[in-house]
Amino acid sequence: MDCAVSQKLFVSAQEVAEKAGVSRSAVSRTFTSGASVSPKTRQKVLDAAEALGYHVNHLARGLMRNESGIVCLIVSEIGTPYRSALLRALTQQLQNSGKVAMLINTDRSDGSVDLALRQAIRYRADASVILSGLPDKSITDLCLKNGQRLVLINRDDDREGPLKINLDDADAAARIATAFVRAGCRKLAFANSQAGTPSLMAREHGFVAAAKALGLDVIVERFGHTGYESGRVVAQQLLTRKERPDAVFCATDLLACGFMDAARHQFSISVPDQICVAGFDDIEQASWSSYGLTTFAQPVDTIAREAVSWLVSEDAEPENHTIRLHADLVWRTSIRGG
Amino acid sequence: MDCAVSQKLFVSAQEVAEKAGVSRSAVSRTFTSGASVSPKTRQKVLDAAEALGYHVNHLARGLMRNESGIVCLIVSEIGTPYRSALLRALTQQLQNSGKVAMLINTDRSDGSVDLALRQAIRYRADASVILSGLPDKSITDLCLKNGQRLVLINRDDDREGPLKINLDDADAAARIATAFVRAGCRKLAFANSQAGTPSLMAREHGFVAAAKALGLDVIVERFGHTGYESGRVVAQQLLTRKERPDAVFCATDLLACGFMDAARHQFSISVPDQICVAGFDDIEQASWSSYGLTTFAQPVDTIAREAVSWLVSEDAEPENHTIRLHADLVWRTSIRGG
DNA sequence: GCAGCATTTGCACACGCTTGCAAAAAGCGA
DNA sequence: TCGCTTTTTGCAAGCGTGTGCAAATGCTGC
Repeated sequence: MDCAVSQKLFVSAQEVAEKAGVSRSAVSRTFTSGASVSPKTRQKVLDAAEALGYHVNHLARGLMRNESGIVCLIVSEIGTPYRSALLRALTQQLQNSGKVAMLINTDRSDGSVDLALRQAIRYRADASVILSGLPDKSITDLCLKNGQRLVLINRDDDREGPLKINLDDADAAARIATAFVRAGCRKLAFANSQAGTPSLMAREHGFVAAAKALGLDVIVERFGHTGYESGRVVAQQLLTRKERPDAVFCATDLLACGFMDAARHQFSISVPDQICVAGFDDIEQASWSSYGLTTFAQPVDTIAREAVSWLVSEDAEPENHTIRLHADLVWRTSIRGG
Repeated sequence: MDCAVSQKLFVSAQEVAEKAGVSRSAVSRTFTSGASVSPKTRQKVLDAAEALGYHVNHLARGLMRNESGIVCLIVSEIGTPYRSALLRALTQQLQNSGKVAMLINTDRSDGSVDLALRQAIRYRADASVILSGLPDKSITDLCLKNGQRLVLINRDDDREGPLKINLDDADAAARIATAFVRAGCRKLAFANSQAGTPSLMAREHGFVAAAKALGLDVIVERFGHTGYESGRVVAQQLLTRKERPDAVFCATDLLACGFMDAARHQFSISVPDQICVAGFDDIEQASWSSYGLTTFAQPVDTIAREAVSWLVSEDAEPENHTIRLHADLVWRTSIRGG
């Protein structure tokens, strides 16, 4: 009962073995799936382990097996609705697969990211999932060089090895373009951030191309990060033009929320009567009745499932290294008709 | 260059030692702060390590030192704005302190939580931070029993040992009560979830008590989880009463957003003209101009700083084991006057 | 009871690292 | 140069585990 005195915190397999009256190998084998152990000794070991509160030391196990069971999640802007939703799904799936998630925050652009990643390598993480928008090649290089499996989500990369999970951004952009036209819109605009990540650019280029195919031009405006505030600024830029657009496709829902708020409260422009708005991600706020934002749903659960199932699969090299998922259009009230 | 063939992925201290022409102890000491190594050999080791791409194996180090450097973050509802903001701050601080974060998702109420936690114990995490609302005693017990330091955020617990970080919930509730009264409100209500976590209940009881001191009654309504949808439901319950309240304090911002949306769009009640609303947490959405929610700011950065600085401190037992932080009132437009 | 076989068990080594200890080297005053 | 002290270095033991190998055990059919 006197915890302050006891120095030895954890019980080792040795002690369990002694209590159970077997060899240490027996207890090791009991906790190793697929090892040869008779049901009788197995039970003796389990009882002793339970009584002593034994937990296999995964540091030691990882050392022996050369496989730590750690998966490293590299993510920026954790506080953002889309990112945190994806994070939630990923940790969920990893836990279901018996893996454990190590979280690396890449918000700071100074050396601390590199430092954190090195930290993860030191723990011999088996794999990394990158859901950071940062196009920092050195990060992915470091992961690959250290023998980790790598999953890139919504990120372009021409290297061999990593699994890439992307959406049909360009196709989605084309679908929303026709939706705008069908709603009677003629003066299209695209609101983007300056982040310039591949998926954002794919949406932009897809939208411009689809509009051109429909015989329409697109006003493109970019500003700052992909956040609410940037949406407001872009609204400022778009809504003060002599020829005001009547439909805006925003690269993310956060941009769209900022845009809608500015349009309504600052410029007293009605959505969707005077201007139609669409977003991308389907964050929770898009469904809030202040917005009712028509948007494309990121299939976060599917993304997480695909990522994890590849990470835990036996063969590291499936034939197809890139998965393209479909983004469903969620129709709400920010576009006329429908 | 042929990576597919090479089996040996990581270089060991042994190899670095050979390349540098020193003993293995020398390279170990080079990477151990406070060890005795001459600048000359130190440099030789660093050069060799750089050339070979050596990274200290923290699994092995943790095994020796009986200290893994891993801090386990136990969190439910990761996708929620407040939680993800706190998570962001915590990972940031941990990285700054050279620790590494292991993320445990406790959303599923089945055995998977317990499983994941055991997983963390197997990695010999030095500490756990619990930012889960769930009052699951068995989790905290397991952490403490395995010699981890424990930080409980916005959670009540009468045990000795863990560091508890709380806000002045009751005091904040009293402040908002007087603000309501000063705005001319007389029929107060409190919107809560059924989660019944200590901090939520402290806000409720503090509000009711403060109102009573001001000679006013409070209608209390509780429903579901602390989310947007619950806010809408509570609005349904409060705004269909014969005697409609003219001020509502919501236990969280998410509840408040749901409440405001229902009030405005479903009941066509104007905020703040016909009803004043306040929230708690100061999530990003509270500042969006569709809401302009007057609310109390959770000092997430301070919380994270306090938590981490205690975790990394030398002496495990400071005199005062509970920190009570102040929640600043952020005044916006959901209450008249100001 | 015994040969023949499949299964279980224990021994011992390895994994990559830290660290106490003693030997070696370096610095220093006379 | 020599004795002394201080710093640096190498040796070797150990951290808690997995696993190949050989010995031991159990089982089957005669």
